[in-house]
Amino acid sequence: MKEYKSEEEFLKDYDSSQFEKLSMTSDICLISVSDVEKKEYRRNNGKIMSILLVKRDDYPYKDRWCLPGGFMNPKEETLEECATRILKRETNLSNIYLEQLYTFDSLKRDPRLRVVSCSFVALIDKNLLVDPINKNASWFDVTLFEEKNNVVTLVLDNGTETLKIEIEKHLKEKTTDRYAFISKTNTLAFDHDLVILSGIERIRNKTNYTDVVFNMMPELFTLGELQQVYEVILGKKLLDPAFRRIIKDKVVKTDKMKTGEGHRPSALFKYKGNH
Amino acid sequence: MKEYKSEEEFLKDYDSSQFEKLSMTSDICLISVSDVEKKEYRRNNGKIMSILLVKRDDYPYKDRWCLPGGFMNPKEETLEECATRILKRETNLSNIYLEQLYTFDSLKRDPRLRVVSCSFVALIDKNLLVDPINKNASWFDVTLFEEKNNVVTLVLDNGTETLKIEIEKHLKEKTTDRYAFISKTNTLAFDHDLVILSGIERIRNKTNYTDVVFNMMPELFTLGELQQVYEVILGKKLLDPAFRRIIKDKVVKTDKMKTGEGHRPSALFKYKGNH
DNA sequence: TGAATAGTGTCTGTGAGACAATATTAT
DNA sequence: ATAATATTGTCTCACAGACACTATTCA
Repeated sequence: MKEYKSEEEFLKDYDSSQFEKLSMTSDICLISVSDVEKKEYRRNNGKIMSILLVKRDDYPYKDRWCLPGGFMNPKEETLEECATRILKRETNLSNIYLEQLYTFDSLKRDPRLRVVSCSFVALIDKNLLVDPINKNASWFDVTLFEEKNNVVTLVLDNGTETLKIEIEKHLKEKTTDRYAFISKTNTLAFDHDLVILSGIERIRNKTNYTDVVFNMMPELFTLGELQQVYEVILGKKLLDPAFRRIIKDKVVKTDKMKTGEGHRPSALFKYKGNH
Repeated sequence: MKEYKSEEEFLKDYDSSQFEKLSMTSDICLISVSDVEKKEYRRNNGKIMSILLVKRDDYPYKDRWCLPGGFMNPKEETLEECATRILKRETNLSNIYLEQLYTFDSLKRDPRLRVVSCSFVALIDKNLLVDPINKNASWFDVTLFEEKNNVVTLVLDNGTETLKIEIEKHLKEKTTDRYAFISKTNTLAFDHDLVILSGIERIRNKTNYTDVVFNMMPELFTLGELQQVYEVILGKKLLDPAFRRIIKDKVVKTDKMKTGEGHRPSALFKYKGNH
């Protein structure tokens, strides 16, 4: 083997084709919260979690729903930049909360060839989406059922179509809370059902010890609305006084009120990111 | 553009070279805990965190220390399998606790070409390492100082050599606890200093709500030893009664004792992974 | 006996959970 | 008045933090 005197000399001579190569994609689980349609005026039906899916118009998995994503260009962009580019394409928005989630890389996840997917979770306030989004894209409301024998069921509904996903969770080791996910259904393209479940669980966990939830809130909101978003993400009801104790220091009351809802108006608050 | 009738037909015709490709590595932050040498018999000097580093014998970064790692073979193995293979090579052990950490992919992290690194954290009980490990590898004791102006200092010492690493932490967004790490020193090869800090922080966080720590414990241990390991990972002293309350349900007392330490013997416990 | 660690008892303050009460608007 | 949500008060119980005390071995 040839001996090199310096790093520059080595780099000049380096044969970049000596290793097997592969392609990578960035795939994004974009989460938001939608209002449940009101059946009667004055009654608030709460909120529901939503995620953005895109219908594939090409093989593989033609005509299947999947997460927005795309191939990363190794010469020019990082995985996060790639994800940002895709989010811009799908939502026409920049400055979206974006966090790396997990790298999925099973050998046959893409039937064409080895493709490693770096997944991200993104959060958005849906009210910012004024323009119609990409015509292949659609928001699906998400309902999550935790069941007995280690099976989680996700029901996705975009008003026209209902998708059901079942995922088995196996504890990987007895010392942690890590699970191996196995998709029982084969509803979405690739392994994107696993990405969605990981994404939801990540945000759910972070909701307990960070302020991520505010990335799904508009500038001004009532504490009732904020509480509903927490409840949707955490998947459980919260008691009013306890909730207000917790977020007391995270928000600032403004002098504006939300009125005309058929009952007592509520004060509008904004997020206090500084202290 | 050609139209395909079926997925099989498409796959047959698929040109896998149409996308730019890249290489990936798995890099592992292997963490353990070592006994601090006793200055005097009867006195227990506690424990210290240790990580395994390997001296590079080739360009780039020739003669620099780095984490054990290596190129993943896209045809045959997943990133986790690659990490397992490397751990086996370096420690001669299988069945090591291994968890995916983060995918590092800045454009110039490897001066040769675009290499994306999927990093892992691994935990081990150092007592299991009977055979001499790989001659290029060495355990470094880790001391971590959290300083004022967002700078973390890591001091690594293997008895012969002392490495100092300074990393700036910038809060990425006001709603979370996520930080951008920027290395101030350039002590280790690649961006492995960032991987080490991420790894330590991951294990530190998980220690608060899981049992990961037991992956660094031998079969039998005293509660004093266990407490010292918790203290080393968490970077703070714990009060005895509080600690015992917390781990009470995680361990089982055996009828064996640890004696001959120059003071009162203590009961040996083992991890209770079932209940 | 004294040094060292092992192991336990108990008080106190904080904070989450639970329930109850009051307030304010629109029908 | 009544329906609906907004907002606040307060009690209790669990539990972490803190400190003190007892126990046991070996130099």
